[in-house]
Amino acid sequence: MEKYDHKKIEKKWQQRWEDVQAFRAEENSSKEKLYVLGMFPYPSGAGIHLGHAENYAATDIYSRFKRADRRNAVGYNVLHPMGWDAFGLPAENYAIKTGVPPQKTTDDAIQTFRKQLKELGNSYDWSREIAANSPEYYQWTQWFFLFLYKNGLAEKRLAKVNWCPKDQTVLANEQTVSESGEKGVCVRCGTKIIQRDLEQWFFKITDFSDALVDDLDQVDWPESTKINQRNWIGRSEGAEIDFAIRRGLTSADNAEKITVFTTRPDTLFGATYMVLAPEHALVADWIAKRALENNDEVAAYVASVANKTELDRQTDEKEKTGVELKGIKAINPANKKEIPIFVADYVLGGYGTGAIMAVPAHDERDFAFAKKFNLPIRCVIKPLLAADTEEQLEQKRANILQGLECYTQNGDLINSGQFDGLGWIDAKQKITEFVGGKMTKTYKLRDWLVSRQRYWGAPIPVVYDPEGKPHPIPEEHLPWLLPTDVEFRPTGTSPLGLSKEMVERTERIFGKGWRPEIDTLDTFVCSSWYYFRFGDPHNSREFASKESIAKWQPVDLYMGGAEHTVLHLMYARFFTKALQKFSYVNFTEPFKKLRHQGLILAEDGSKMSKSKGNVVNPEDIIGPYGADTLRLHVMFLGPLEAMKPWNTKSIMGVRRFIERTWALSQNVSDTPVAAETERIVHQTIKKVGDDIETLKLNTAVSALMMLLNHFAELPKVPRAAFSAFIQLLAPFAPHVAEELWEKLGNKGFIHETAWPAFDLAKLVASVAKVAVQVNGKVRAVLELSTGVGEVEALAAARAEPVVAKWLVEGRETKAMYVPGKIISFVVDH
RNA sequence: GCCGGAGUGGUGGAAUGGUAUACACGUGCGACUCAAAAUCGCAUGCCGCAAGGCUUGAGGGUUCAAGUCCCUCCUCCGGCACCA
Repeated sequence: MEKYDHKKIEKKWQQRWEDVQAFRAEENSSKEKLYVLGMFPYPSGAGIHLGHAENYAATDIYSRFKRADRRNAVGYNVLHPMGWDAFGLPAENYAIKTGVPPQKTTDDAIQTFRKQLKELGNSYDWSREIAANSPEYYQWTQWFFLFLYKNGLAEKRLAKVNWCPKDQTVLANEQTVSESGEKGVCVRCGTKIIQRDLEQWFFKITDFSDALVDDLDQVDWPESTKINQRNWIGRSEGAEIDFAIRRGLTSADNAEKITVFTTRPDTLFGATYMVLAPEHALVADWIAKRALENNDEVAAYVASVANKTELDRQTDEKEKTGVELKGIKAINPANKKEIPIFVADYVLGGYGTGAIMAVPAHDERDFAFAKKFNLPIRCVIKPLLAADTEEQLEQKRANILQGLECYTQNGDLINSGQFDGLGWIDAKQKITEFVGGKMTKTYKLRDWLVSRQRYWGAPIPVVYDPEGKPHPIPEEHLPWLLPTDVEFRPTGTSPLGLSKEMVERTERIFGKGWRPEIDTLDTFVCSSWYYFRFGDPHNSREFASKESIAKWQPVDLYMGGAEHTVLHLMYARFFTKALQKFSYVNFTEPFKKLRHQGLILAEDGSKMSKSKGNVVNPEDIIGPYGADTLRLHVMFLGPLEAMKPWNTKSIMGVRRFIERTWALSQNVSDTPVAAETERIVHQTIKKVGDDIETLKLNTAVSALMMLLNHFAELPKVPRAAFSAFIQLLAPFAPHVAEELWEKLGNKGFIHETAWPAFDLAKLVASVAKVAVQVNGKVRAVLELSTGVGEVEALAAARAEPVVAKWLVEGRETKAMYVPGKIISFVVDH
C-alpha cells in the first residue's frame, strides 16, 4: 500500500464532493431540519486565519455528525451555508491608500476565502453562497431599512460625530486612537478630533429594550454572553421624582419642575443639591431667556463640554467639574429644603432624565463633587459595617455620620423624618409615594446610529425633495445601486456626494432638484439579517419566502468568536423582534443555541499579530500536514471555548495518529470481534457522539486515539470494528476517512452513512477494577465481577494481604461498597 | 471600581463527589540502521534504595471519599466602566 499522501487524497475528495454537490441541504425532505451556522467572515486580503479554521471546523464537524445521526429515527436535513460580510472599512481604506476600488479588493479576497475554506474540506452548501456587497443581497438590506422606516422604527435626527478638521471626514470611534495609543486624535493624521452635529439615521432598537433583556431566558447561550447583553442594555429600576424650582424671590415661575431619575429614592432626604447634564433642555432654555444670575459662565461651561468628545469626557480627569446655576434653587420634595442646582458633565444627558438628585453621603461621585464644591453632606442611611477592630468600626461610623466618608451600601433610614428606622426596601416605595414620584425603568441602551459617511456600504434608500424633506425610495427602485464614479480620498463630504451618476439617477426618477442620501448603512445592518437569506438565497421578490423561514429558521447552532459579538447579536435579535412584531416571523430569537470558539494565541501565549510577526496561517499547516491534520489539531489543542496557545510541535501528534490509522488499515481482516474490542468500540461510539453533541471536540479526538491505540495492540484489526472507527473519524478528518472507506471496499461516500449505533449492554465490562480505600487512601485495586454484592466484595477486599495489613481487628467503624467503583473502610485508631 | 472566567506534571490539557495526572507533546533508555531521520517498544508528577509519604494557587470546612461542594484569601485573563 502506498504512503499516506494528504495532498493527493484531499484534492481527490474535494473534487468528488464538488462534482456531486455533496452537501446541499435537501429541498424536500422528511428529515428533521437543522440549521448550523458559523458567523460569516469579513473577507480580508490576508486570507483566513486560525480563528476561522477553528470556528468553521467546529460547525463542520457538528454538521457532518448530524447528517449521520439517526437517533431521532428520521435523520437530519442539515443547512450549513457560507457567505461574505463583504462591506466595510478595510477595503475602503485600502482604496484610499492605493486607488484600487473596494469592489476589486473584495472580489479578490472572496476568491481567496472560498478557495481556502474548500481546502479545509468544509461541507458547505455552496449553492447558497451570499455576499453582502452584491446588489442582489443589499437590495434586501435596503428593504429592511424601508421596512423599519415604514413602521416607525427608523428616523433621522441630529447626532454628534467624531470629525477630523484636517482630513475633513467623519471617524468611527475606533479610528480616534492613534497607532501609538494616543486617544482623541485622527488615526491617519494625528489631528485632534472634534465633535460635530450631523443629521443621522437611527434605528429605534430601544423600543425593544425589555424584550431584548427578557427573551435571553429562552435561549441556550453562554451565560457570560447573556450577561454582556444585559449589561449593555443596562436596565435599572428606580423612581422618577419631581423637584420644584424656585427662581430668585418671585414665585411666578414656581410651576417649573425638574424630574430626576434615581435608583435610591430611599436616600431622598439626603439629596443636598441637584445636578443637570450640560445637554439638559432647561439649561439651554434658561440661558436663552437669561434667567440666571451667571448666564455667561454657565453658557461657557456648557460650550466647553460640547467640544469634548465622548472619549474626552470619559477619560479626561475624573476630577469633577461643574457650575452652579445662580439665582435658581430646587426644593427637595421630602423635607422642603431649598437646594442648589449645578450643571456638571458627570451627569449624562442621554441616561435617565439627564438630571439627578445628588446624595453625597451615599454616592461616591456626588461625594467627590460635594467635597470639591463644599456642599453639605447629610447621612440618611445607618451604616452597617465590618472592620477588624471595634475602634476602627467606631471611627468609620463617626466619619460617615459626619460626612467625612461615603457609604454606598443599604441599611435602615436615619435623619429622614417620619421614615426613620424603615428598611431600605420599604423606604424606596414609601418615600416615592410620599413625594408623588413613580417607579420606573431606565436603560443604557441607545438607539442604533446606522448612517456612515462612507463609500463601501449599502446606500441608504432615501431621497430628498427640493425642500430637503426625506422620502423613502419605493421598493421597485431597489436595489438602489452604489455608484462607481466617486473619489475615495476624503474630501469633506460623504464619497457618494461626488457621484454625478447618482444625482442624475435621482432626478431622472424623482424629478428636478431631488437629491440622493449620500450616507451608507453601517455594515452591522448587513449582518443583522443574513441568516434569513441562507434559507432562500436567490429570491428576487422577498428577503426570504415565508416557506423558507418556516422551514429553516431559527438557527439551531450558531458559532462565532466572543469578541465583538455584543453588537452583532444585539442587532440581529432586534431585527428578528421587529419582524416578529409585524408578523413576518413567528419566533422572537434568531439563534437558539450559541457557542463561542476561544481565541488561538501564539505559542508564547501572546496574541497573534502581524506587527509581532507571530501569525500562523492555516495555509502554512495545510501545505505540509494537510487539512485533516489541521482540523484534528485545532480541535485537540484544548476546549473549543477556551483561549489556548497554538503549538506547531505537537501537531506531529495528530499527524502520526492519521498515519497510524492509514498503516493499520492494512492490518484489517475479517476476524471476529473480541468482547473487549467490542466494548471499547461501543464506548467510543457513545463518547464521540456525546462529545460532538456538546462540542467537547478535544476529548472526542482523544477517545478516537485511544481506540486506535487499542487496535494497534491486536494481531489483526476486525473489519467491522475498524469501519466503525473510520465513521467516527469522518467528521473530524473527512478526506482520509473517505479514502479509507473506499479502500475497505465500500461503495458511496462515508459521509452518507448512518452513524454507528451503540448497545448500552455492551458498554460495561463483566469485570471491573475496584479500588480499596482504607481511611481514604487507596491500598489495593481488585478485579471484581460486576455482579458481586457488597458482602462478597468486602470479603474479597479483606482477604487481600495489602488491605488486611491496614485493617485493625475490632476497630473498623465503617465498610462500604460502591458497585464497580470503590470499597471503603474506616478504621478508628 | 463592577461583572464574568480560570489557576492540575517540563508543556497543551483530562477527570457524572469514587483509583488525580486520560490523550498528546517533550524528554530518557532500548530495537532497527554503517550512521542519522522516520518508525516501533519501554519509562516518565515529586521525595525515597525500599516500605511508604506528599501532590490539583493558599488556608479552613462538609463527606467514608473533594481538582470537583461551601467559606476566606491570593494571582492571572476577559468584558464594562462618572449609567445616578
